[in-house]
Amino acid sequence: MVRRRVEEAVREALGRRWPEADLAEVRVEAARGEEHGDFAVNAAFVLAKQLRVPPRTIAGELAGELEGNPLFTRVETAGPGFLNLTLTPSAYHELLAQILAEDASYGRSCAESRSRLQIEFVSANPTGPLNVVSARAAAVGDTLARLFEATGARVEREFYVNDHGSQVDHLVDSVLWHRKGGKGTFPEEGYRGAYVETLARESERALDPLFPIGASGLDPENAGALLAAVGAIERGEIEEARKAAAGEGKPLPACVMPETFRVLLRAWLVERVLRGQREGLAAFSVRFDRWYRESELHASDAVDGTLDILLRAGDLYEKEGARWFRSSRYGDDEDRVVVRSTGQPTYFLADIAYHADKAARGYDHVIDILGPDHHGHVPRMQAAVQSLGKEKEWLEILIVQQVNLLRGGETVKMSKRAGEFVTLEDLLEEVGTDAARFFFVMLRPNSHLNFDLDLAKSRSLDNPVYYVQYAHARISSVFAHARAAGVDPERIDRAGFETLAHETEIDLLRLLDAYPDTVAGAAATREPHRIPAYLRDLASRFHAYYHRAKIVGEREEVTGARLALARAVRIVIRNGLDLLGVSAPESM
RNA sequence: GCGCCCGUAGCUCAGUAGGAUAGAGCAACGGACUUCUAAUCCGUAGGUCGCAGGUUCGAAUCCUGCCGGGCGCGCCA
Repeated sequence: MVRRRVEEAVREALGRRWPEADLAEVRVEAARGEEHGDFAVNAAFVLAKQLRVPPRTIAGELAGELEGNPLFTRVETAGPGFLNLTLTPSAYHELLAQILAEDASYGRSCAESRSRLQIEFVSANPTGPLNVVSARAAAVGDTLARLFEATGARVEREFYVNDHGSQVDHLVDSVLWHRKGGKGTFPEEGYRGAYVETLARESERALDPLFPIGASGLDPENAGALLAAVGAIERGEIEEARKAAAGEGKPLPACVMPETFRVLLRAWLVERVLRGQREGLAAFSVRFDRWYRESELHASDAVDGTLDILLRAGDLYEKEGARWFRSSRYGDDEDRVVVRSTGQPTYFLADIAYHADKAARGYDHVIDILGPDHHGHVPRMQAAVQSLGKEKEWLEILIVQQVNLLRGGETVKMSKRAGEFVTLEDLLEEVGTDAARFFFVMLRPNSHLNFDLDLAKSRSLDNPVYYVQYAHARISSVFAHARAAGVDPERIDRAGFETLAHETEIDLLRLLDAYPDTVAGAAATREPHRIPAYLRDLASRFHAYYHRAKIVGEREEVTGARLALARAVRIVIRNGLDLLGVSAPESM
C-alpha cells in the first residue's frame, strides 16, 4: 500500500527530528484536491501542541527531512501547516503489481486477527415471513460480518429464535382460528395475513393424519415424546416421524387430547416458519453459524442460573410479587421485571441468560443488531452485561433504522396489524438479491432508508448496482476482446507499467490504493455503506478512463499496462462486491 | 413529559472516526456512438450544512439550548 509507505516515511522522519514527540495522532491521509498532491500530513498540528512551536515551522522542518526521499517528487507546505506530498509514479506501479499478485486477498488484513467476535442479527420472532426491516438487518449484519472477516477477525453469525414466548402462542391461536373455519372472534393479539391461513391448511395436511384429536387421548404431560416427531414432519419425513412419535417400538396413540395437539401444532409452526425464514435468508446469501433457540435456555437451568448471578451481584430484589433487576444501578432509567408475579420469567431474563451464555463462550466482543423499535432495550442490556461482570463496551448494540418502500414514487402502504407487508421473498422476487443487498447497505444503517423499488429493478444507468456491475462486465468484455486479438490479458509486464503516467491512470491507482483503508475504516466505524460508495466512485472513474483511453490495439507494452490496470480495477470491484454479497457478472 | 435516531443542492444521499474552496447520483440544460458493451462518457447550473450559542489554530463533524420529522417508553417479544 502506497499510503502506508508514505506514513512510515513520515513517521521515520518525525522520529529522527523529534525523538521525544508522541506520534499517535499523526495521520497521513489521501489529499482532497489535485493541487494538494497525493497525501496530506497533519503532523505539524499534532506536534505544535506538544512542542509549543508554530505549525508552519514544524511543517517546514519536516519538509526538509523528507525532501531527499525518492518516494516523493514534490514536498511542500501549505496553508496553516499542512504538508502536501506528491508521489513518484513508480510507487503506484509497484502498487499495481501488488494488487495483481494479491488478487482476491487485496484489501484484506490481519489487523483484528486476534479477536473472536460474535454478531447477532435479524433474530425475528418465528411468527411469520421476514419483513423488509429484517431484510435490511440481514444485509447490514452479514456485510459487517464479512468486513470483520476481511480484517482478520473470527466471526460467528447468530440468529436468536424467540420460540418460547407469548408471540408464538398468538400465532397458534390465529392458526387454530383458521383451522376451525374462521368462525367467532379473531384472537385479540392474533396474527393476520394470508400466510396464517396457508399455515393452517398446511398444518392440517401435515399433522392431522398422524395425530387425530380426541376427547380422551394422549394428554399434554406425555406429549414430550411426540415433539421429537414434529421436526421430522416438518421436513416431510413421515416414516421418521412415526418412529420418533411412537418411540422405542410403542404404537402411535390412537388420538391426542386437544391440549396435546396444541403443543404439537406450536412446535410444528415454529419449525415451519423457521424453515421459511432460513430459506429466504439463504436466497439472500445470508447464512448463520447458529440458530440459538430461547427454548434451549429454558430447557436447561440457564435461566435460573442467571437469576443466581444477578442475585449474587446484588442486583435482584422483590417488589409487588415480582422479581426485579436493578438495571438503574448501571444507568438504565428504571429497574426491569425479570420474573413476573405469576412466576413466569420475562423475555428480558432469557435474553440476559442468552448473553451470559455468549460471555461464557469467550468472545472478545459481541454485537447485537436491533431494529428501530428495540432501541429502548439498549440501556437495560448494557446494564445486564455489566451485572454479569463484563465491561459495558463488551456488548455493542447497533440499531438499523426503518425501511420505506417506494413504488411509482409512492410509499408502499404496510400494516403489520393487518398482516399486509412486503416480505423478504417478495422483495427478492421483485428486485433480486444483488439489488436488494446493495440498496440496503448503500445508506448509513442509522438513517431511514427510502428504497425505490422501481430504481432497484431497473436495468438502467441510474441503478447504482448495475453501474458498478457493468464496470466489471465491461472489463471482462475488454479481456475477451484482447484474447480475440491474440493478447493475453493476464500477462504481466512490469516494465510496461512505466507507460501508465497519465493523470487519469494515476488517479485510478490512487483510488485502488485507498481500498484497503476503506475496508478497514468501514469495519472499524461499523459503516458498511462506505463500500458501495467507494465502488460507485471506482466504477465511475473506470468508465471515464475507458472512454478516454483505448486499451486493446495500442503498442504492446501500453496495451499490456492498461490491461493490467483494468485487471486491478476488476479485482477491487470483485472484492468489494463480494463484501456486499453481490455478484460480479462477466457479462450483462 | 422522558429517551434514542435523523435535519447537507429541487429529490435521494456522501462527506474517509475535527482539517484546506462542502461532494456524487437523479431531475434540468448543452454536447459525444465508422471505436474494446452509449447499461457509458464530457460539460453547465444548483448550498445561510435546520436555528442560536460554545469548545480551538481549525466545526457539516464535538458540547449546550431551541425548532422540525421518525421511533420507543408493558409483569409483550
